[in-house]
Amino acid sequence: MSIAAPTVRSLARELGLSRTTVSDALRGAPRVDLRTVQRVQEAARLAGYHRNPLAAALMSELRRSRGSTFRGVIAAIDLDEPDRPAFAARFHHELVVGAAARAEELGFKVENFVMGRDGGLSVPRLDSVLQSRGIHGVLLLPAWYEPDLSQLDWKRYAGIYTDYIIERPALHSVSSDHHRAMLAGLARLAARGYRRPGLVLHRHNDERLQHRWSGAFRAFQENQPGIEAIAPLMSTALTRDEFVRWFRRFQPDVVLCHNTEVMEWMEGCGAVVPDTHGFVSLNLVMKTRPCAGLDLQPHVLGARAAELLVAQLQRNERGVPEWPTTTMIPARWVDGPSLLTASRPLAPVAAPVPATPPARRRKSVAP
Amino acid sequence: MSIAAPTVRSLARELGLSRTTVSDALRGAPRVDLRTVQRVQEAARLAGYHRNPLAAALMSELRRSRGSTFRGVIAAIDLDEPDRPAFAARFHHELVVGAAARAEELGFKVENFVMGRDGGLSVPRLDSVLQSRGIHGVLLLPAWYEPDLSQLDWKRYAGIYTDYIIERPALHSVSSDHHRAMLAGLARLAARGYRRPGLVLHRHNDERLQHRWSGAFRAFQENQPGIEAIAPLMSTALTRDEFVRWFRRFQPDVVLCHNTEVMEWMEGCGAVVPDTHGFVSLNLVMKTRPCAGLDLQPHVLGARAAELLVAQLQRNERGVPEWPTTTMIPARWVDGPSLLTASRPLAPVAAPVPATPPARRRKSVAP
DNA sequence: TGGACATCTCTGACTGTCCGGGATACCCGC
DNA sequence: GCGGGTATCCCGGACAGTCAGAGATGTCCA
Repeated sequence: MSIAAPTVRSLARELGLSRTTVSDALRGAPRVDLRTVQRVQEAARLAGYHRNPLAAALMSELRRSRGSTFRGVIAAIDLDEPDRPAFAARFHHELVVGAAARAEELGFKVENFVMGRDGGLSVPRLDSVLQSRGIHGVLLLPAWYEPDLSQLDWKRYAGIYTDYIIERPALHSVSSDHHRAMLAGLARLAARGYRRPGLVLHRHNDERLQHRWSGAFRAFQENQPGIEAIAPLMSTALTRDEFVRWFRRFQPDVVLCHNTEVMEWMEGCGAVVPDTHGFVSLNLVMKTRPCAGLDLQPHVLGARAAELLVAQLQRNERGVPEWPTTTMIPARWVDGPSLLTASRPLAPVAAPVPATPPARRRKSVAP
Repeated sequence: MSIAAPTVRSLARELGLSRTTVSDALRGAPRVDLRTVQRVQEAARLAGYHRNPLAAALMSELRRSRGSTFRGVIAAIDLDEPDRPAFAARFHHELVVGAAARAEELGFKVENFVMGRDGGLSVPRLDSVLQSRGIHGVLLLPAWYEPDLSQLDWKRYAGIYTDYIIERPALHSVSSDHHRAMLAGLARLAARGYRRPGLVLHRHNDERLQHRWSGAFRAFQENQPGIEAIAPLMSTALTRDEFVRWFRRFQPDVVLCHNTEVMEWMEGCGAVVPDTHGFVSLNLVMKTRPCAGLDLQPHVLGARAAELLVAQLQRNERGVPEWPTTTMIPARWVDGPSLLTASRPLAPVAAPVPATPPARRRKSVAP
């Protein structure tokens, strides 16, 4: 056994060849004579040579990207969807900012593209633009309806979808961990004394997430002792009337919902947030007034997506993966004025909402 | 903008310094004069310099362990847990095989280590073994109870846990997508005409997975029209009696469970699998006789874990991540003789199980 | 003035890859 | 037989960031 591990150079000296020939021979490059290839590989085997994967990866990247590209560009692709909710723009923006920052750390740049009918690119147009720009990394931003990008010539691209897996095509994806976020949020509420959590969702939103919100909610209700189960309000187009009926009927002591306007509806029923009833936002980028809730961390989502994409590009992997995976990003709990603090726990069961008409909405006191 | 990305060498030329001084200054080494450090870092910022993480990782390895060079080894670490179920060994084996295969493609090798009391390594011992072997990649195999590895000196290692996130420490993890697998499986059953799916779980198992099995099951029950909801049987130690009581009471037409022995219990009640009742295994590595079910694809899980770990090593990222993420692997549906095929759909509601003692179990007909 | 010491910077060596080019052999037409 | 073209095989140079040790310069005190 030699003291030092064998290298291409030590093998080359032994065999009377140059390091390049040895390197090429070990990878079976056709430029090297077949007998030489065999001789080198046999010698490498005998010497117990193992290529240093880090050096191999570094040099490959270094040589390949010489001159041709600056360093690497990633395309962030947004779909122009007319009836997408307005708040999505903020989520997308933060996501792209996170992706761009992480990409830059890794030596890549992010550029934005918009697909769609009005002024956006068509699929064939996008294909040719990406090709002519020499872009191979594609970051697909969340779409409100399931998009179809199967017509893109995917064998040329590495792609990541920033939502749950889509099937057309089935790429790797990055998403918030809604299940875990819901469980963790409910556990916090339980620890603060809330006993009747109520969930209000748009049906389409829950379906998009494969019922992860409602599934986790029900699992918590079933498994957490001391919690009184309330049927979630699954709405197709949430109205004040619908909410008020549900709120009066089930009397939750804390409401979890995307729409922060709901707090005003609760107050319209006589509730005082946070004194008598709590509220938790399921996605704080949608909030219209200060409240507690879940920060789904779009910047972390974008950063992780960029990371995965860069890793694929560095491995020179293109096309649709054999087994598409979803990477889940934890949500961050944010405290706010819509919940009582831990030091002032509620009574075990919150005061019931009066069935009588609403008291006037509380205004902030003038100075 | 400059054509080529700046390097330590180009910065050094610009500043009239040597590459080493620049390199040291960028990392704030105390050997360099403080004013020089500031000058270099300012120039780097202006030039838009970013260290190549791959090169940094390579050189750090090379210089630190001069001679016996780093050759890319990943440690697969198993915990010696006496009361872990026996089937786990098969799951672990397939997982490690998948990880080893993918690691080899990427130029890395996987070696096995066992931690625990009897003959296994203690945490400090593992630490010193890994350190002396120059191993920086750690693949933690699933544990039955939540392990505590926070005593390992994580700033030296990149680690991936092959299960849902653990908190001690909170590393990135790779896991089966139980939620999605359950929904997809139930959808298949519904398409084949099953209307009363029943779920049987060990409580500990569902808790380990943060109620993802039962959460998805309930979500499906609530949202799929035409499905009759049956309460899952959550058991602490499943017995035949307990199962039979539940089976007689709720009369499911198909049972989803980890334990394939349940099929015999069903047959003991007079059911004929698959003619009158179906069965689906929730983890086919546990099956004791042929049946339909979910292949949780441990080899894909291992492969993806290896991929993520290698990516971290190539980026020279060590230590506990700021935001731990979970990567979910899809399960594969496998048909088998415990379900009727799609071409022979069941009647909308399966025949009820007779409350009278069982008919004799059907044997295969002799030729 | 010489030596000990402290502070700061530089040189050398290290990994595997890929492109351009050099060396050699061979073929073909004139 | 010879010039020119082509095919085959191999080599040299350049590249990334790091670290130990060596070199250069300055300071202090006997």
